[in-house]
Amino acid sequence: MAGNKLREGALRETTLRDVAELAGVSPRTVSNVVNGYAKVTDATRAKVERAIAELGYRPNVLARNLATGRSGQIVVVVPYLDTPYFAELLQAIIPAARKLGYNVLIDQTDGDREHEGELIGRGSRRFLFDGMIISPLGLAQEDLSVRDPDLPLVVLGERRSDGTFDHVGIDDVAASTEAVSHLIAIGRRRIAAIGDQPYPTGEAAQLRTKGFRAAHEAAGLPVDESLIIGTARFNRIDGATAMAALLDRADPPDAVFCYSDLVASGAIHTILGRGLRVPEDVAIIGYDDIEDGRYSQPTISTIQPDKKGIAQLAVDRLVMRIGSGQPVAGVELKVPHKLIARESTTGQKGGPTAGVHPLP
Amino acid sequence: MAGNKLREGALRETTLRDVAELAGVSPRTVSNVVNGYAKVTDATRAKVERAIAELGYRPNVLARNLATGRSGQIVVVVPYLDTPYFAELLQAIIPAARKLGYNVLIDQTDGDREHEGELIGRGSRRFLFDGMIISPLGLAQEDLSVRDPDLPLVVLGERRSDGTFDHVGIDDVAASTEAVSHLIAIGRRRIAAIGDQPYPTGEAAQLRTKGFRAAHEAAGLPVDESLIIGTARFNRIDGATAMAALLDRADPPDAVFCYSDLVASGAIHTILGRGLRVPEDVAIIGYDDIEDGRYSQPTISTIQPDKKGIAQLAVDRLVMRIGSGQPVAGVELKVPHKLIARESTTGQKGGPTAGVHPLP
DNA sequence: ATAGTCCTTTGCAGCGCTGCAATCGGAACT
DNA sequence: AGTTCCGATTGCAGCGCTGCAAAGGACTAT
Repeated sequence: MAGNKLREGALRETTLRDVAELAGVSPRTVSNVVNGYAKVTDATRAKVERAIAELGYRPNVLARNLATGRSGQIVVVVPYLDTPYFAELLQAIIPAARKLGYNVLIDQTDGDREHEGELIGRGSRRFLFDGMIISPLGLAQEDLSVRDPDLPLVVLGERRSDGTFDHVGIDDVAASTEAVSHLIAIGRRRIAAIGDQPYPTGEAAQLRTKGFRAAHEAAGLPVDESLIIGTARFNRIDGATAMAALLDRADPPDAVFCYSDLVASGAIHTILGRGLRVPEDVAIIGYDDIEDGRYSQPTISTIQPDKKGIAQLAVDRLVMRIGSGQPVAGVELKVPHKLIARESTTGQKGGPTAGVHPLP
Repeated sequence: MAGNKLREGALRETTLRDVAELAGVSPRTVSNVVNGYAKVTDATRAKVERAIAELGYRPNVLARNLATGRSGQIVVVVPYLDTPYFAELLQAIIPAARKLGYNVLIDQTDGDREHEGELIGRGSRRFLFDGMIISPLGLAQEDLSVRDPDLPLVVLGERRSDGTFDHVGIDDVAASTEAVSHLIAIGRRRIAAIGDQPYPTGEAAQLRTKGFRAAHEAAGLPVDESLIIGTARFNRIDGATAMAALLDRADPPDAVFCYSDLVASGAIHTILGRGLRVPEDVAIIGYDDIEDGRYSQPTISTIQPDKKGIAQLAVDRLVMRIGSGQPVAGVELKVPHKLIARESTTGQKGGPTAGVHPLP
């Protein structure tokens, strides 16, 4: 008389043993059938399957987990769920994982370093997932190295692999350079950047700033350091606030490279709110290609990372890591990106996104 | 020699038994300490805790799950993760669940009836969660009744409880009525509605249509049936397309009640794209109060459901259901909502959302 | 007819924990 | 000193499944 207490009166859940009894075989054989293991005669299989159907048997995943020491779950850790970029990424990750037989747990950390650190550390929740895909915000590069070494890990975004985990992302410097070069190509000369984060956890931002400088250099333009505006996050509100500060200057910029589409959206909000025009007065380019950007007014030029590619690659690598009992050398994986020019820089309706517009 | 195979050479994970041995107590006592159970002497507790720290013990959740028959997880099922409304809702549900000791699994179904049906059915994944919060889209009212009766269930959105699960939502008819009454109050008389779904799974939409009619009736206005436009989903693209059709008419509307903020966003996109003004030519009101609406140009008037309230209530009820071994009678729970008038109806900057604008 | 081979099926033990009920030991009481 | 009582601690058995290795059975080769 032990183990879990069943709801009073409720029927006991059917077990492997019950099926075995009805089918007249051993429990182990039922297990073999259920898992498609080994060689099982067609006749035996049929018998067992009939019994399974008759009893409405479903394997107890909890018991299987304990016996195998695997949970069949992976966890995806993002800073914010309601940030469209992460939502869109998750949207892609879930089916990719499901296809490989994994369930997806989701965690949001609010970019909190401690919370993120706990997750990659050796906490008790570790048993709940076989591997982790994390998009760190609060964790600096070095924090990533202090972690449960047995945790198969794939990192998204702008960290570098320290050789013990894989890193999947786009080439941020190249992408940022393209974005700013595009602004230069349309004739802008006083270009601002919104989103810099010149501190250890701001590596993502710093790579974009690097691209910002590279594009200037390539065009032989000087960088006005005072036009590089830092923000704590990549939100609309940050973009709106920073843009206001820029417009308050005696010499406002004629173009802005925003480190996310949300920042761009906030910036545009401020510009239009002051009666100025985008892109005539200030051209704007964002980053991430979230859906909003295709519908905002004006539509937002942006850098489009291959999100499905990121999701697929991240899941594939992670599952590979989980499968191989051994430690696997960490790799840097680059996924393609594209510059999408929309109204906020070209001023033209249509263009590359024409197909998106349902206008008759 | 059985059970799970450990990574070659890797140390075996510490178990309760190891701790017990080092502390010189029985495993059961260690368990008691870990779980804060029963009475344990301070001395014993201290001894055990020291041993736990020394060995770096962490309880094996998988084993606990099997022994207790509970997974400590709840699953939240939404149609689309990248729909801001659901993302924002999840953002609120996760911490609420975490606070009560539950992990959150997330599933998206693309509104697919079969997929949703599988989830509430008695599949094998059932063991992975103790309860479910679902926002059904593909499932009609009657489908909800065909389900694993042992699954504690809370339904969000616009279904009615059949008495075996709880339902949490706002009063959609009242909210819709308010929205349309607001349009009438600002002087509009030819009001369209975008988003109707006159078929079994479209209950959400139908309630809004009901409110649309109610507001007209209350104001003594006739309803022009041809101004009620159906859409398959509540997306930007649906809003944009429907709006285009409305504007193509000889007698276009002077206001539109959109069944979601995304629909509103799409509609506005179309209107502005044609050189018309919002709200001067067409006033727009949406539904859901997603963040985008506070930053779009113009900002979007909307119905604001108390999302945190929904999340909290849903989790509380679910956990209560899980806790009580008995079946609990299902309840209808209404959460407050608010009409938020923004520029897309008032034409005025600021207003109720002024605080959101960081303009100096 | 006997030994050898190969493939299917089985038994055992245990994954690490918890529910239950019994036990133990000291304090309080007679 | 003996008994009762009560709280702290323990032992047992088992949750339902799988890894491993051995047993069993049919068939072929000698």
